[in-house]
This record gives sequence, C-alpha cells and structure tokens, in this order.
Amino acid sequence: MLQKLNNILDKHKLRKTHFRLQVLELFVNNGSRALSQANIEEQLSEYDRITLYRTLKSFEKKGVIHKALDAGTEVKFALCHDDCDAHRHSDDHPHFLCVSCGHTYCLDELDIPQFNLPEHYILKDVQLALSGICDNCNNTQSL
Amino acid sequence: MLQKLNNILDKHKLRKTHFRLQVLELFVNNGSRALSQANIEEQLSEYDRITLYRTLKSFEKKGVIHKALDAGTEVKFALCHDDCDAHRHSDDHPHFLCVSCGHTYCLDELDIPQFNLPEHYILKDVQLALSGICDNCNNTQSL
DNA sequence: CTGTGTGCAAAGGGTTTGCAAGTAC
DNA sequence: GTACTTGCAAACCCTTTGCACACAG
Repeated sequence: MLQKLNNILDKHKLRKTHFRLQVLELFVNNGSRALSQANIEEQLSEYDRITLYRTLKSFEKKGVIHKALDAGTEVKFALCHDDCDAHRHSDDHPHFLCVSCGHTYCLDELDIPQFNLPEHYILKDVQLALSGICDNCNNTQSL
Repeated sequence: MLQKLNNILDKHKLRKTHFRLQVLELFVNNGSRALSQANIEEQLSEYDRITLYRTLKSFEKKGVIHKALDAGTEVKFALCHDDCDAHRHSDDHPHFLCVSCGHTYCLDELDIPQFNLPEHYILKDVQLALSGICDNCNNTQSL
C-alpha cells in the first residue's frame, strides 16, 4: 500500500510527507467514492484543518484528486483515474449522490446526451449531478 | 410597473415594503436572467446586506424567486414563472451559464433525457448545469 | 393596535494568509 | 543547504442571530 501511495505522489511531483500519505490513503481506501472535508476529518485521528485545506488544494492542482460536485451542497473530492492529469478537465464526468447513504460516486462511463438548446446558443460544457439510491443501499433495502 | 410589482407581492402574501419593491423590480427588469447577491448589490444604490439576505430568503420561501444553480460557484436567484408556487420544486429546471457575459438563463423548456445508470441504481433526480455562449454574446461576436 | 420588516451590532462558521520552525530531497 | 511543508495565530470573508425601532395592514 505504502508503495502505491508513494508512486501516486511521485507521479504527480508532490513531496512524500507523512500527512499527505495519510490523506491519500483515505482516498485510495474509499475506492470510487468522493469524500467531503468533513468525511476526511472524521477518519483522521489527529490533524490540522488548515494543513488539510492546503493538502487538498495541492492534490487538486496536481491532478491527484478532483472536485466531485453532486446534487448536495457540500464540496467533495474523489481520486482521479490514471489518465487524469492536471491539464485536463478531470472532473468533467457526472456524479451520483445516494440520498440514502450520502455517498457520491463518479460515473465516468456515463454517456452525456445531446441537448436541444434555444437557437444561437453554443454548448461548451455539461455538468450533471444525479441522485437517487445506489446499488448497495438498494440491495440492503430489498433483503 | 409599480402595479405589477404590487401584484406579485400580493399574490405571494408578502407585505409591500419599499425595500422589497426595490429588489423585486431588479428581478423583473432583468427578465429571464438569474442574479447573484453581488449582482443585486451592484444595482442597489443603498441597502443593508442583512436585510437583503432576509428579503431573498422570504422571496424564495414564498415562491417569488428560486435558486438557479449554474455551472459556476455563485448562488443565483431568478424570478419564478407564474405557475411556480412555494410548494413545487420550481428550481427543478436546468440553467445555462454564459461564460462570456456571466449571465445565467433558465431553460424551463429543455427536455431531460434518460440515463443508463449502472445496474441496481435508482435515479430519483437530475440536476443539469449547462454552460457555453448565449445567443446575445454569440450574435455580438459574429458581427 | 398587532405582527412583520428593517437596520445596526455582534456572533458564528468556514476558509485564507503570515510567519517561524520543521522536513524532504 | 534550499525549497517546500507544517502548525499555530490572526485575519477575512459571508451569513446568521438578537434586539430595539419603524412600518404595513
């Protein structure tokens, strides 16, 4: 695990400090789920909030994580996939908020449909925030 | 104009104060465009910011205006159409942010397409924020 | 007259900045 | 050794709350 974390930081030209490894580990452990700053703080035993702000900012700037805007009001962050880099819009995919468990999932594979805009409008970007029940909560409920 | 503004406030059971008429007039004058609190403050000669917060909150609660979430980070508000009332999700339509002029437009008529979610996900709600160039900016550029 | 709205002051919460000490490379 | 990172304190928003006075109905 430590090797994996080190690789990620190396790849994005970030110094491998104790705190960064801690935060990065949380993201890796949480798989495809996006984390709010509150989520992260819950999982850290001891931390300085200001340093966490700066850590998230540097991770985002270097393309390690991206903002995952969902249907809620909280800002969340999720790990970028291997093909993300800081110069691409890595947060350009839809996100799904489960209203039952509160988790946010990245939907990288989802096709973004065409829209019929009013005449003379030029569409450049689409931000999609879906919400509902995730597979995990759906299965639990139906048992 | 004053008559029109009075009617709107009457209809939503809001007392007709000087300040509310001032703010409401801005929304009516701005047509289909959404306004941020900063936009509103720019256009008011003199105002108390706290009162403005409370005014917007009461307008929203009574269904005079709705939050218009767009692709940007600022919260904006737009006039509800005549068929909006406080008990319906009047902000449930997509919004379009023009990256050229910064204006946000309500797209009430836009069809919301179907999505192919991963298996066992249940979709309950779709929030769409589009961005690009609006008709007005598009025409200006091409002259 | 009664209840609501307004304006000021103060408090609250989240985020950013400044700076000295510590750490990666 | 040098440049970057951390942690603390303080500053900075933006927003909400409390309260006395003003005003609409």
